[in-house]
Amino acid sequence: MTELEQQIKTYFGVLRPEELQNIGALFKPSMLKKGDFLLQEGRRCDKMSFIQSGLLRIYALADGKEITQWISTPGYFVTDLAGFMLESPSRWTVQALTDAEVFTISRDNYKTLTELVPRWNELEKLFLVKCFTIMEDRIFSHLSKTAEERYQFFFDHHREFFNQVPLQYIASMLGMTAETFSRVRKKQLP
Amino acid sequence: MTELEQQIKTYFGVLRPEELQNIGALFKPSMLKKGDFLLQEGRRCDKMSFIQSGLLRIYALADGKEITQWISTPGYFVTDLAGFMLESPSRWTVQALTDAEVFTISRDNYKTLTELVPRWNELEKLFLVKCFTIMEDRIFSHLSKTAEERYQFFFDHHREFFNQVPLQYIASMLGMTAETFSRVRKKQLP
DNA sequence: GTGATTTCTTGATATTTGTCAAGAGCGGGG
DNA sequence: CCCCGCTCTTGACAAATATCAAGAAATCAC
Repeated sequence: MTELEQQIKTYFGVLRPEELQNIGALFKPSMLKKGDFLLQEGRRCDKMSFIQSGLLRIYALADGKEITQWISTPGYFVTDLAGFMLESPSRWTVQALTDAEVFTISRDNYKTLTELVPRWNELEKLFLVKCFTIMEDRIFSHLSKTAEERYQFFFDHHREFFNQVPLQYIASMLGMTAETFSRVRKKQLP
Repeated sequence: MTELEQQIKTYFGVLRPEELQNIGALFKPSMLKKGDFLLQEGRRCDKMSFIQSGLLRIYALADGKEITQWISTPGYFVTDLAGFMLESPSRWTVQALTDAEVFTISRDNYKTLTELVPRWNELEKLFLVKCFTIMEDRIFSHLSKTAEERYQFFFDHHREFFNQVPLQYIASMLGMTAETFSRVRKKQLP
């Protein structure tokens, strides 16, 4: 079992060995150098990538500023879901924050998953529902929490980010400036 | 073709008449009085409802305050997606803001849709991707826009809400207080 | 190592938004 | 028709957050 297969297994739960192998074969490995772009806002988005190692930042421009929407870490998929699934232009730019190793599946190959893995539709559905739910929670946190509370919550649940990612990007994805982030952080440290 | 069938057709695009009829038969009509609850936070969520008429508010408590997550209008579905799809407790309370008429499908009936409508999986997927995308946009608006800009955007795209819905709920779902909403609104009116 | 970049922190200040309190408007029930 | 409850607005003020500018700290290339 390759590493990718292991990861996919972790991700989608129980899969038979031959299913895993079939899925794994549809992904192509590639290396990204720090700063490389995996996706660019406005361009086509024909692929989805599984992150084996490295960190990728998802962002878009608003009023000339880069707004970080999320930072993707190993073990997760990254794409513009709407672009990939609906063949619309990508709304996000995805750039490597570090050197990274990804496994990429094309839209065409993705479409064959249903044939290879009978319960793919079910797995995909659970995946989408999970994605949606995470977004619901994030919105709710913006409706009900202060910057400080959002910081605290994120810190409690994603402490691993803090050593690896430039803090300014975390600030942006939590909806505050780097300065506010720094002050909130200082208050919370001791 | 019943009204529900018409609506479902609008919603999911081209469907054959017999498919439509099959789908329609799975939904049960019911009437809600203003103030009635369709769903309650923490309880089971075994159903999804299509809104024929009326307005429903989706909210949850945070620090004792009701945070309005969304207001659902005729032509759309309402449920706690995670609760319905994953059989987890509902995270939202759904209450009728006006008398309302809904068509409700149970989880069990929902599961039979795949048999009745061959391309249901495809339609469901598009539905979920759309939901996800809307959420992405909403988050981005919180990361990149001021309260005033969020108001303006919402006003431009959902003017119909403003005559029908208590403004305090719109304020909450845009992530501001009723007072701020009122001031922003005044500034924008002339 | 050392200098050059980039990132992070800090301070001063401005702006935005929230809170509290009061009053105005409005609609429904008797 | 009038009162009551609910919603919306307004004002005064407080708190949170942003902005701008500068310096400190960390990181990177050589």
